[in-house]
Amino acid sequence: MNTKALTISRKEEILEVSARLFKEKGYASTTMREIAENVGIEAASIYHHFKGKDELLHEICFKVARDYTTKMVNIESTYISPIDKLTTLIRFHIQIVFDNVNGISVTNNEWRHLLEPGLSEFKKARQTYENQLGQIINEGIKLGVLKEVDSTVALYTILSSIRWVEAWYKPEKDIHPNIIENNIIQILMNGLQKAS
Amino acid sequence: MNTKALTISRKEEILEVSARLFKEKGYASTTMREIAENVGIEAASIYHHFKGKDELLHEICFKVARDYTTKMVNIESTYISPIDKLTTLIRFHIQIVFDNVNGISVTNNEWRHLLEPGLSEFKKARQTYENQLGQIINEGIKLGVLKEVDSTVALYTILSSIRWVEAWYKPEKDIHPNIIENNIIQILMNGLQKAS
DNA sequence: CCTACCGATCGGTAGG
DNA sequence: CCTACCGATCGGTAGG
Repeated sequence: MNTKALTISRKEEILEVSARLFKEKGYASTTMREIAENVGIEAASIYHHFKGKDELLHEICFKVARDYTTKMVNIESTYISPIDKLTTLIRFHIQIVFDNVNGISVTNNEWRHLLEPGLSEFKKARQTYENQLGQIINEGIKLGVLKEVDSTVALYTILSSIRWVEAWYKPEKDIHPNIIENNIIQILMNGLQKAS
Repeated sequence: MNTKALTISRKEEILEVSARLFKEKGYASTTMREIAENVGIEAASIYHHFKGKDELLHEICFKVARDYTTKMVNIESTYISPIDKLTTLIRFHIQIVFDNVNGISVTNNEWRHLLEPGLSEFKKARQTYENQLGQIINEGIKLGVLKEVDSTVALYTILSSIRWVEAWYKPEKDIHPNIIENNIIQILMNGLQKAS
């Protein structure tokens, strides 16, 4: 019987524990011994699955980066309006936070500990993503469907609002993800859209 | 001749260097030897001015916390409308970022490395600040001057947008602080205010 | 503010 | 996946 689909591999388990601990204590303050202890193995055993501590961070951050890039490529290839593109991206961006709170948190807060050449690659991917989002905003302004705001400020106001949901969202707080999503969309899009 | 007002004390110099390095590399990854080297003294000499590394972080974070608390107390004691309170606080919040980029960045990103009892004190102060800002938003909704959004989501959308200006603002980018301030105000307040 | 130094901890390796 | 271990580094101290 194939149990691969049902059980989580040790490698994935190490990654999940790492993401949780990196989020709680930060990358630099988390030790290989702590990760091992939380998995239930010895520190040396982690090195059978990963080259080193830096590879753990790399895997976490680049999984998130790939998710964003994939979604952006998909959106870019459609012919929907800038408003719909923006709304879709914001919704996706928020959903990804709920799907992978630890991974997003680590990516937001610990990416600078990535080693080269990963660090440069990560920064480049993020820059590309931000440029593309900026383009959508500029298009919206040019078409007259968005207010004539500074597109850089608009870009980072959107990104900050959604990137940092991770920092305050607590499942026990009893705000449903849908409510968060709808309200952020409402506030940002009302703030940006031109009254018609 | 009194040169105190003109020269920066060694103690302040150590704090400024610490804030810069904590921002660049993170608290845990910054060593006392690095701080000392950037000041131009030996590591052991820092201990003449500060009890330890943790005190450096404490001083940085609590200076920022005091700034916020002071401003909130001042605003609370006025009788201006919720809209004006919000606008004033947002403007202040953004200005403080430009005044003290390193300190704000360290406070945003490294506060969790504070030691007890400082950690609890810091979290309590932040919670109080957020509650008061939330109250202003609730008041605005009740008075019918703000849209009926979820006040928690509105609170953190505002806070994220302004807290993280620090993360993307670069003086060389040539966007004037005033433009950033006006645009964020425009986006957030247009998104939140009820059309009259 | 410096020289000299220490105890603890950490990432990682050898070898099985 | 474990036992045994190492070299390096770090925060901090003693004493001047």
